[in-house]
Amino acid sequence: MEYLTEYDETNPQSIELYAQRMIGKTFADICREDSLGMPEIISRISNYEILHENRNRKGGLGEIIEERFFHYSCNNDSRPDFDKAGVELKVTPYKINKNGSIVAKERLILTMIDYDTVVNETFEESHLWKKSSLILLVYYLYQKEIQNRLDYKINYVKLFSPSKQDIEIIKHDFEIIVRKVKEGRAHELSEGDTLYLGAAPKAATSQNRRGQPFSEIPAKPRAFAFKNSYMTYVLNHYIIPGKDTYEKVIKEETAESFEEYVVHKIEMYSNYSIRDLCKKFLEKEYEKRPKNLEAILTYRILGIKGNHAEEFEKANIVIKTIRIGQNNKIRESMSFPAFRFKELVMEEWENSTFEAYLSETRFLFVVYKYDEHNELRLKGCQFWNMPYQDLNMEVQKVWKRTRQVLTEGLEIRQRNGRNYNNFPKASDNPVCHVRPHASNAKDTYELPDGRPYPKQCFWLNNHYILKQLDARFLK
DNA sequence: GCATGATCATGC
DNA sequence: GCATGATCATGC
Repeated sequence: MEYLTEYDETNPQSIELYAQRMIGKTFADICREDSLGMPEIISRISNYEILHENRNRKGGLGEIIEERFFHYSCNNDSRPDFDKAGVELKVTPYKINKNGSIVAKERLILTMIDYDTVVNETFEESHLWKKSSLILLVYYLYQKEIQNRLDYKINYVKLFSPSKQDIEIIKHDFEIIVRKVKEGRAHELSEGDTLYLGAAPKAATSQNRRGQPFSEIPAKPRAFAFKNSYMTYVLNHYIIPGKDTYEKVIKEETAESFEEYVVHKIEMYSNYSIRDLCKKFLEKEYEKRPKNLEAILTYRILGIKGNHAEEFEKANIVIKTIRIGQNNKIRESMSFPAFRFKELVMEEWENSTFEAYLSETRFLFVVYKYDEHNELRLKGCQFWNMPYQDLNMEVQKVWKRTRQVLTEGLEIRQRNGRNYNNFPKASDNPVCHVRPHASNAKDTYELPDGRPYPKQCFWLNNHYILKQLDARFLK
């Protein structure tokens, strides 16, 4: 149904200009203004309010903007929302953390992945790219304490296109996802496989599955999405005015992919000792070396002066240093942020903090090895994310066991001033375990039953990490 | 010798 | 003051 419009539907800038009238308004304001002078519509507001109390109706806020502000009915096909201008409308939340940082609340879902047809598409001709090359971003502030979604306020409205460098990476991401489907491994897709464009899980229930063309194994429905980390960067550095971007790793055009470039650059310094690297890349030699020295050196090798790189932030890449002993073993397991006992027991595995962390994070393992003089030497680096099976078989088991132990009441025995407990141990599972991660015995969180207990986190077993490393590091 | 528990050190 | 990365220490 067409109403009078005040924008040129063939012109992206005109659409943007018209849309920026939404800035500072709530969804309720927009509905109210739309109804002025049209009393017969007022009753529809309350209909909307009832409708949108149903939290399962995702996309409801976007529909309000389409129908009550732009006055077109939503299409449900693969064309962009403003077809004649090639503009896709995305109404999406952001939030402000307790420490004041501003983050995208969600990944930006672009379009469902049709496993059967995507294998015949090129990136440039793909449905995905039609829906993501030019986006009108409407950002509203999500606030937990606001009960009615219509009271959320729209604060930013801006046309967005990925930059030329971003498109290179997004295209490569697309090809990685398509390759996995072609290999009959759609069921093993994970957001951590890629950098900016992810294959995000999308199903009403976790049991939902669909077919894939090159395997009998049913796969989770997934959608192409710009990762949360990518949208957080876009929000902070392109949408909200006044903030500088971080330094880029790739400063000029290269034939290599981003990951190839990083690996090659770092491996130019293979066999350099930490001391050599400090001499080469840092002004001073460290007497007492900072704990994150290896991460700093990694940035310096990549030509980054600070401790942030644009691509790493966008792709949610976490640098982890791995030290291999002279005996070709890794002594220490890998730690992660401590969890709050009371929060963990309230979560389900499917939407748990740790599942999200492992499935959405891509790691850069920077590998060092102790030489015969016990001096650490750089061996190289490797990008990694946890394989789908390890995450959903092994880690899931440990996580569920941990929740069960907490729910049933942690068994604590004191011996020689040390705590012994029944959390899952490294010897219980090949992939991960639970262990303390605190400053000292007084650094505690409350257990669900109220007892204070030293902070704990999930650790990846050292043996498991070793198995994930490329064989070339163990020569 | 290794698994498990404990804590240090830095930087924001 | 706390999150995070790193490593130590003890006892099985």
